[in-house]
Formats: sequence, structure tokens, C-alpha cells
Amino acid sequence: MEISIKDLKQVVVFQNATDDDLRLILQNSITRSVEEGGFFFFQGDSAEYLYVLASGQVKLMQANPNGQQVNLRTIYPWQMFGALGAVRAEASYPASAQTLEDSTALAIHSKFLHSMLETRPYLSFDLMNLMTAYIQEMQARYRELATERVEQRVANALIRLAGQAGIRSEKDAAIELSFSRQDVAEMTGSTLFTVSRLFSEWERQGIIKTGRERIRILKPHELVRIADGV
Amino acid sequence: MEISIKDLKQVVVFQNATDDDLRLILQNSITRSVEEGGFFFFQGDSAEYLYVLASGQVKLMQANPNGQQVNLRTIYPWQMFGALGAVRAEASYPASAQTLEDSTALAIHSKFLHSMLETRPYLSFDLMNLMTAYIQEMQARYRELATERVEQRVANALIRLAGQAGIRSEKDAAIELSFSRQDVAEMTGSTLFTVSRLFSEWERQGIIKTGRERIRILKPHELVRIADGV
DNA sequence: AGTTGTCTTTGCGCTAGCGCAAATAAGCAG
DNA sequence: CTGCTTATTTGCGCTAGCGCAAAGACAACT
Repeated sequence: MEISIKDLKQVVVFQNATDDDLRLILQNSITRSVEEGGFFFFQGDSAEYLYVLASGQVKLMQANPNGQQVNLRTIYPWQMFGALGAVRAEASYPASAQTLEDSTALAIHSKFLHSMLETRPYLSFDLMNLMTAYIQEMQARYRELATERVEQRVANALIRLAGQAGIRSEKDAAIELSFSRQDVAEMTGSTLFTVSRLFSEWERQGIIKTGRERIRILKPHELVRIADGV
Repeated sequence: MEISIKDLKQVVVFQNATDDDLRLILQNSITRSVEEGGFFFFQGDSAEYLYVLASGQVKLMQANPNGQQVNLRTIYPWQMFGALGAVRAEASYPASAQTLEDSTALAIHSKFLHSMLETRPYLSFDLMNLMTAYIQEMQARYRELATERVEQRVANALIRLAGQAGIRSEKDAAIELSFSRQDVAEMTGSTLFTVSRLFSEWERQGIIKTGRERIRILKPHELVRIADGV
């Protein structure tokens, strides 16, 4: 897969970059492809690269010392990942990056990134803005986890996913998602079983329609009602 | 309370600022004092200022639609707060800032901050670094909340607090903390009752010694053991 | 069409931790 | 010293949600 300057303009953090800068970035990067289920990096690895996803899907997960893990977020094309480790000198990745399907990403050397940051003020600024948005999301999810019941958290997760990864089907107003029960459980700090039971219940109520690794949201407003705590 | 340029050098984000810049910052700021229990700002307020705490203690809290709240973090002198709202144009604060004791802070106008950011690359860069550190902490706490039991989370919170706010007593190696059971509960996504029960148990085991709004850690290593999941 | 591996469902039992209520203790003001 | 306020403790009951196990459903491959 060939990545062009034009492609890079879709990256939020590069929106203010000049063509020359983008060219420089391309010259100092390599393209890496990882097949479904593989890893771009593991939690704890020394952070040599910052990645920009070109195609596919990548999920960022963090494991605790016992190996139990949570899903921090899913990355879609032209989003960055690995930035946390890469912007700090000598840092390691705080999470692992596993592909959900065959994926290709541009890998930018951390050292090169650092040199860019020194001379390109807009880059720090845009990165900072990205980080603030991310902090807000994490704070909101943290609060959710601390104060809301599983039911509400799962409903919220579906709503959030519908916005990020949902495919709106043509005929009806339904929204299609491709996630396993396990995925949703890891996103909400719950378990595969509980999520399955919730889905069964919601399906009985006609709010969603499920299949293997598929969720089709029929009545989004009902989910919002559940998320708000009935 | 008079805040000087020398004081501002203790602020991590200003570590690379010139004296001239710091002087400019002081000129474009006001000093605000808030008595114990009062608020510097409320969640949802339009973010007019970024604050630098000069004295006292401030806790940042986020409430869900039902009013239930979580403690995001406690701010100590020469740390910034309100940055999340202030760096984004037209934003509002995602959390409330309540003082735990009489406090004074330097309030920097958001608009002035924006103009500084445009012409002072080091500022964006240092802010970005602050944000990345904060994201990592939030991710770790999120994972903790999702995968660890209350007992472990509370032990972890005490350890974290010991590092940030602990006062090491002279005679013995004990560490003093001033937080109520309610505070600890809000920090760990638990309840006042559960925390009280845990403290009672730990006190029986001689790990801590408690009083009204006081916790004295006698055996930190025991807490670490509990945090690691026995 | 059969085989295999993975995902999902559901019953069942269990417990961590919530939440109320009532008693107690500690600090503060007059 | 006394009363008032606020923090804390503890008993008690309860339930949301975990976790195991066994069975069923899908999808892909041969």
C-alpha cells in the first residue's frame, strides 16, 4: 500500500502541516502491515515509532499485572496511535496495539518526530489539542465506570461505537456494528456473559438485533434512554 | 498573597519560559482566593481562565447527570488546573474545582493563553507533555477501576496519595494523610461504608492508624502487597 | 456434508460490595 | 461544659453482576 501526501492531510494532527513537512514525514517513515490478530506493538515495548493507521482497524488494550485487560479504544484509518509513548523521550508504550483485521500503518520514527516537534510549533499545538480531547473522553469514561451500572455503560458504549464505527444501512435507519460480546465487555469493564444477557434482553425488546460478532441497532433512542438510567 | 516570577518557575509547564514571558503572564492574570469548600469553577462553566494554584488544595470532581460524583484528582501548589477547558477555544470546564482548604490561585485569561500559545512553541510542547502524563495516569486508573477489586483500588489510592500529599512524620517512618472516608471513596469509585470497613480491618492488622479525616500509614509495604492482589 | 474452532447463550450458585439505619465519636462554637 | 454538627462505625439485608459449565449456533475449511 502506497501512502501519499494527500492521504496524510486527513490526519487531524497534520492538518496544518505544509506539503514539504508531509513529504519529510513520509521520507522518514516506513510502512508496516500486520495481519488480523497481530500486534503493532506490545505494552511495555520501547516506543520507537508513532503510527498513523492507513487501513484496517487496531484496538488499544491495557493489561493489568494479572493479564486481565481493558479496551482503551479502537483506531480507524488516519487516526494516530502509539503517540503517548512516542512523544516522550525514552518512553515505552502504555498499551498494546492489536489489529482487528489486516492493517497497514505508517510508522514514524520517534527520534524524527522529536526533531520535528522542536522546529514545528503547529505540531505540538495540534498534538496537544488531540491529547486534551482524549483526556476528556477518558475522564468521562472513568466517571461512567465509577458511577454507572453495567447496563448503562454498555448502552453508552454502543452509542459511542455507533458514532465512530457504525455503518448506517440503506433501507432502514439501522446501524451496523461488528464487535464480539467479549469486545464490548472489555470496553465497558464487564464480562462476556453479562453483555450477552443484556443483548438477549434488548433483542427481546426489539431494541437491537444481534448475530455472531454483529450488532444492529434498531432503536437508538431506546439505548439513549437506558444509558440515561431509565 | 503576592505571586512572583520566581514562584512561577516551579510550575512544570513554565520551566522553559523566559523571565519576560513570566512577567507577561503575571500582567495578564488576576489572583483569586477561595475559602475552604468554595469553588474556583463549576463543571460546565465557560472556561475563561486557566489556574495555577499558589497555596491551598483543590480537588477536581466530575458529576454524572444524577449528581453522583467522582474525584478526578487533587491539585497541590504550583500545579495547573482548568487547563483542559482553557486551551480549547470556546470550551467549558469538564469538571468542578472545589477547595479543600483556603486557597489562592493565579487565574490566567484563556484568550491571553491562546495568544501565548501561538508565539511560544515551548508552551504547547510542555503542555502536551503534561497532557500525555495525565492521559497515562487516567488510563491506568481506568484499567484499575475495570479490573481490580475495591480493596486493591483503595490500597493503590493510599499509595498514590502518600507520594503526592503524604507528610512523613519525624520520629517513625509513618506517613500522614488528611482525607475523609468519603474522599477516598470518591477517588476509588466506591462508597464511604466500604472504605470505612476496609480501614477498620487494616487498622486491626496494624497496617494503618486512622482518625477523623486522618490516615497514618504504618506499613506501606503491606499496602503494596494488598494492591498487588494478595 | 462433516469437522473443527470460535462465539454465544443460559442455568445456577455465589459473593463482593452497596445502601440504609442507628449508634458512637470527634471537633467546634458559645 | 454543653450542645450541635459532621464524620465514622457496624449490623443487616440485599442484589447486581461475576464466573463456571454445558449446550447450542455459526463460519470456515476439507
